[in-house]
Amino acid sequence: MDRATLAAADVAAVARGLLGCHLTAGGVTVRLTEVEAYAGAADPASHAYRGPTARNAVMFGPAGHAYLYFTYGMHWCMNVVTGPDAVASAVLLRAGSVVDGAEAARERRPAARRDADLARGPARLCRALGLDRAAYGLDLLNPASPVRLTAGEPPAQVAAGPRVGVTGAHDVPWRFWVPGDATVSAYRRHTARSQPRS
DNA sequence: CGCGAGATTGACT
DNA sequence: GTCAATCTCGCGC
Repeated sequence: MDRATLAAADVAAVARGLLGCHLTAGGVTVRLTEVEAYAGAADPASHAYRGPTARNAVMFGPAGHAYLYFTYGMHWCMNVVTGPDAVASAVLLRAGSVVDGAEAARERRPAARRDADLARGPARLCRALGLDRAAYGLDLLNPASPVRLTAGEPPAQVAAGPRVGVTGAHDVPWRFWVPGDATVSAYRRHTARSQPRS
């Protein structure tokens, strides 16, 4: 995985390319099987939509760094910053299959019944790899980094569909996954705790 | 087995 | 004060 690939302007294409890549952290390696693209300031669903803030600052920096955010009072989710410098696009890592370090992942995720559930979902993936605020802003392409993104086996097929859990912009099919993979989360319409829109 | 609601902290309006 | 790119458990069928 090289920085020029991640820095391409077409976020959707970059997201597709991330499928099959390997993410290593905390003694665990996963093969990415599900991702979502977020087109920065131009995307109403993106955290960068309303401009730079203390939380999303990394997204406005160079590609290849990690953007982690804390949500729902208990979950961390991880993005890979993409696009040209100053363009705040990013790709949310939604799921992966554990290819190494399954025992360490299982210790962090005792609730997972099957191995396929260890990193099935964005918050679960971070939990399985032990990712939290400490990983914010790390350069995923630096060999010395504790969190590494490396090339992997590209999937034979890639499926696309609407993004999950976002409050708006359901029209753009920017969720990509490896069809048939057991670690891909089932599509669930946004089930807001409070009154959903219409 | 599928759906529905609670949990719980931080960032933004 | 309100809301959030979610997960898990419990209840109902």
